[in-house]
Order: sequence, then structure tokens, then C-alpha cells
Amino acid sequence: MDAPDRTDFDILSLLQKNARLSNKELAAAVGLAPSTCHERLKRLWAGGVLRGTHAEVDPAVLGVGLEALLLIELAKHQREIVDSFMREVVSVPEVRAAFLITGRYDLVIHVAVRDTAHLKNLALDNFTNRPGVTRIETSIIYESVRRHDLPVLTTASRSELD
Amino acid sequence: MDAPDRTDFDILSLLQKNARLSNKELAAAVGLAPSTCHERLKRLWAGGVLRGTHAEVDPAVLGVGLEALLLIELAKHQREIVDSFMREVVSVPEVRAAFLITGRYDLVIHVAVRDTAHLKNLALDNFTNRPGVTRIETSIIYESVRRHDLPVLTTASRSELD
DNA sequence: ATCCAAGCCGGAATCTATTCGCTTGAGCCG
DNA sequence: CGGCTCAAGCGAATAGATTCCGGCTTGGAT
Repeated sequence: MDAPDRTDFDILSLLQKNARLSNKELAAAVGLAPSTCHERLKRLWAGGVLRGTHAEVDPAVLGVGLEALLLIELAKHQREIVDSFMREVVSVPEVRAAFLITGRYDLVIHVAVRDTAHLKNLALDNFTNRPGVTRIETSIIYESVRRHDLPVLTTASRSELD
Repeated sequence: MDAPDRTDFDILSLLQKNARLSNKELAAAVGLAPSTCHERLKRLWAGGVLRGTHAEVDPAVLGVGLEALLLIELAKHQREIVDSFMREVVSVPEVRAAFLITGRYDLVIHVAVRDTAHLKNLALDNFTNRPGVTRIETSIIYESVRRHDLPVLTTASRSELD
């Protein structure tokens, strides 16, 4: 928690790409004994650096045939409206992510649905007539790419190296 | 691969929330013997239903202090330009996701950076002067929420139940 | 009724995780 | 310079999980 070093960053990088790596494999990859690597892992979990692990599933198998971004404008940025929106939106199963942003729009919501009919119902039932929502632009996702590992931007990773 | 049933969906749901569940715990949770559950897991991996697992890391620890969405308009939807964009954008470490969409914008790119200076450089160096890009709107993310499990939308999950 | 295939189970062998005491080396102070 | 302290690493031992079969049960088709 206190001071992650280069080895910790290596561990984090590897686990972001493949969380199923065994402790033994991980230890070999970062050049530590399994027991030592295990100590580090425990520290990273306990310190809240590692927050969870998630399996990636083929969306089609679950019946997800369409994804979209909902670009939403709010009438006013009342804290109560915004906070409740962010709180409640995540309980909608079709919502994958919600972003409260600056700029022309106020919210971007990423949803996963079966088809266009499902998308229509979801948008109308859950978003269009919410209090504070003045407008929604629906953008269908043709194609998406993803990176599962965050960049390591802290300079510590480099200063430790020198 | 061929026909996932309700138990498979249960397994997938659980692993999307916590990929570190041991096979033993998973088996107990879905009401199977560990050996049987293990068979199913192997099938799901082999069939491409399970595609990977990823650890979630505290962004601040990695030096990520700011995230943003880049809303991009392209001059024309030439396949060559679009394809190369999607192909190359994922190799930029700061890019977390890129969406090719319908509507007013053509691309939405989710980036993770250190601060506003870093964001400026990233936008100007990697996106503004790319061929085909006519305009970029940068939206800083104030707050975001995420759901790591996709909805189960296939009716098979219910018909198997009856 | 019989056969077949699919799914499930229990147990054995193997491999892994996890703990703990010891060692090493770096930094610090007397 | 010598020695103290502390953090990090290591290896061995034990506890626990994975993984592979062989056999059992069930449900459907012939």
C-alpha cells in the first residue's frame, strides 16, 4: 500500500492481463520465489490496490447482440439529481458503465442489449423520462476495442529502475 | 459451447463478478460436485465462452489521476481510415477503450492519463492530427460507475427452468 | 424393454497455496 | 568502522485445491 515498487507494477500489469495466473507462474514471471510473491499479493489485496477480478464472457452467448452509448443532457446539474442517477443507473442490468462528464453532454451510458427493440424499450423506459433528462442521443456501437491494463504513469516505476 | 444451460449462466455470472473464485467454491455455489464443475469450466474455456480474466487495480496507484472521453468526428467513413484507427488506437497505453458508433460522432475513446497536461499532449499528439479526424471534443470524466457482469438476455436461461 | 449418450459423482494422484522460521543485505547510529 | 535493526526474500512443511478417471444414474430414442 505504502510504496509499490517496480515488481509490484509488474505483478499488477500481469494480473490485469490475466488474473488466472497462478501465484507460482506469477512468481516466475517477476523473478521471485512463490512465497515472496504471495506476500506481495496479500499486501496488494489488503491495501486495496487490487480491487477485484472479472471474467470476460462472449456477449453473444448471453444473448447480447447489440451495444450502444447513450449521450445524455441534463436540465441542470443539481447534485441530488446527478447523484441519484449515478447511484441507480448501475442497478440496471443492461448498463455496463456510466460516465459523468464535462462538455456538451452530461452523461454517457454504455448499455448491452439484445437488439434494437430492446434498446428502444430500455431507452424509453429507463432514461428518456427520468427527472432532469432533457435529451438523449443514442449511438449504436459498430465495433469496439478494449485494453484491460491501465498505463503505469507514476515516475516511481522508472526512478526505481535507475 | 453448443448449449449453455442455466448452470452455465450461473457460473458465468459468478465469474464475471469474481474470477478468483476457486473451482471448489464455484461448485458449491452452483450446486455441483467440484469435478463436474471443473468439466464445465473446461468446456466454457475451450468453447471460447470464457475469454479471459482481468484484475481491477486502483488507478491512483498507477499514477492515473484523470480519465476522459474523446468524442471524435471523422471526415469520411473510409473503411481504410476507420479500420486502421481501431487497429492502432488500442496500442496507445492510455487508451482504455474505443467505440466506433453511429450518430453525431464517429468514435468515442476512453483514456486514462496523469493530469490535464498529459491529456493535452495525448490528444494533440495522438488524435487531433490523425488523418481523417476533423474534430475532437474532450470530455473529462468526473465520476464513473461500472458493472462487470453482462445481462443474461437469452431466453434459454428461462426456458430451461420450466 | 433395451441401448446410448450426457451429465454427474467420488476418490486418488498431483500440484499449488500458504505459513513460518531463518538468512541476507541495506541503512543508520553510536 | 562495527554492529543494530528492519524489511524483503527464501525454502521447507503442511494444508488444501486441481485434475483426471472409472463408474453410476437418468432420460430419450429405437
